Amino acid sequence: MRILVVDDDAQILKALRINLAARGYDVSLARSGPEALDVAAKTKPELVLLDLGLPGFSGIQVIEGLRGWTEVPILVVSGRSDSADKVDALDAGADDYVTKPFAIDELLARIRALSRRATTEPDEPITRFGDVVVNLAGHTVTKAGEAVKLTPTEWHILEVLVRNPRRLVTKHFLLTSVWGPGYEKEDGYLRLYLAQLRKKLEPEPSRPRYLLTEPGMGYRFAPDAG
Amino acid sequence: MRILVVDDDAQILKALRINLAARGYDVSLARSGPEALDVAAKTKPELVLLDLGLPGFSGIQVIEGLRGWTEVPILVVSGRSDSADKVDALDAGADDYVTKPFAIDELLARIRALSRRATTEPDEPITRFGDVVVNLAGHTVTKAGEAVKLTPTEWHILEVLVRNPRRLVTKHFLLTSVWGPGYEKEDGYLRLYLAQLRKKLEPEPSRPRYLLTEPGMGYRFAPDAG
DNA sequence: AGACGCCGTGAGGAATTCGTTAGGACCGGA
DNA sequence: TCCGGTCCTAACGAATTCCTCACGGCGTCT
Repeated sequence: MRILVVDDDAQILKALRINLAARGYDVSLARSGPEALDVAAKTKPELVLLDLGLPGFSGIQVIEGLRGWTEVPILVVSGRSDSADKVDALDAGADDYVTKPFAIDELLARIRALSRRATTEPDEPITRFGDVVVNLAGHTVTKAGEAVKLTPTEWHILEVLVRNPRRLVTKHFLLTSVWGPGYEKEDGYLRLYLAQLRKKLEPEPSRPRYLLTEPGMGYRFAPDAG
Repeated sequence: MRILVVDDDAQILKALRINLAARGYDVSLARSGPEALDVAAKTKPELVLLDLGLPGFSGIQVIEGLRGWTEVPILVVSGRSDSADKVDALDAGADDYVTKPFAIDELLARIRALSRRATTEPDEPITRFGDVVVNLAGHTVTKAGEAVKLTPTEWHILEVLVRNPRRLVTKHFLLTSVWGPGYEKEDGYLRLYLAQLRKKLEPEPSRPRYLLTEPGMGYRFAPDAG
């Protein structure tokens, strides 16, 4: 059983890792929000233990980022005992909320209670870059957990690029894929729609990190540029 | 959504009933352990709110009694904040544990979090959205508890959408599923029947929350938009 | 420097698509 | 025959999307 532990306090991280490993759990670690999303996508944990007090990244954002593509049980650990904080975290998609200081026995019991309900549903294949999640099967795109609306043409171009990660996709190939044969000369279309995709998906649309231009040749999708 | 509240304190019972009813929950009450098991068997609640401090009957026994035949989510409310009590209750099969005194907002948020994961009976594949319940096996649809009459075509479209939750269903796929091959161009049909479905099922037919349009591409059923 | 090709950006009208309404064709049952 | 229900056709504004056009930046070649 894989558990992802997210905390910025190295001491707590260590204590949890030892305690959980001793109970037979397979523990992954993350020290920040972005790292948590990244590790979660890679290791596909069956439960997430999340400290809300992360520096520079709201814990709610982590919850929403996870909920954009997975229903993994999330147990929030927080120093804040304020009722509003609990409500926000639970409504964002967390499954349980424990305040520090906590008894390790109770935490383990809550982990057992949550993992009892763990559904081992087969997750759909997804592609992640930055805070964007693309689900090709379900035709959904989310950015920081929120749905992104794409027009048919935008989606079609994104799909071709995502299906050819790290590879150069020529203008000719893109044009014929989306508009069919006979549109080989209309590369103004590509400039237009690539700009729209970047505006909707890139962190800095004027300086693309994932949807790159190869001058004179075409475009390239770079998933792991972050 | 039916909730069974088990408590021996008449005052707390009344307060919870009023608060839950105000949120649209359908509340059943029980004042003792045996009564709780009895009422649960009769009303088949979708969530149980259980006070551990019942006279003459251990709360653990109630949990075990329920777990003998149902997996309904159990939220324990208790005056005891001792770690061992929590571990016992959770390991007996409870899903969450809140100590008194508690904030009503937090309790409601935890109820929402638990009911999100409410498992539907394996025999009857049931889909819920808003106050609508779709029983795919039984070909029945209810809204706010009352039966909704659907024409064969309406049902067929709803079935395709519900069987592909959160996924985009293209116009082409819908048309060929319902009318067979050769009707790919007749997307006026879809506009017509989607409008009828929305009129019968959506809380605000003119502003759909569950049966969504993806302009240019097709339609999407979003179960958890509420 | 100047010309040229290529790319990014913005604005605005054309074209398509969607939601809605109304009404006729068809069919089985009373 | 009449009637209720269902399916389909047709048409209209409204919203959305697509495309045209124009302009400016940047690098390369003459």
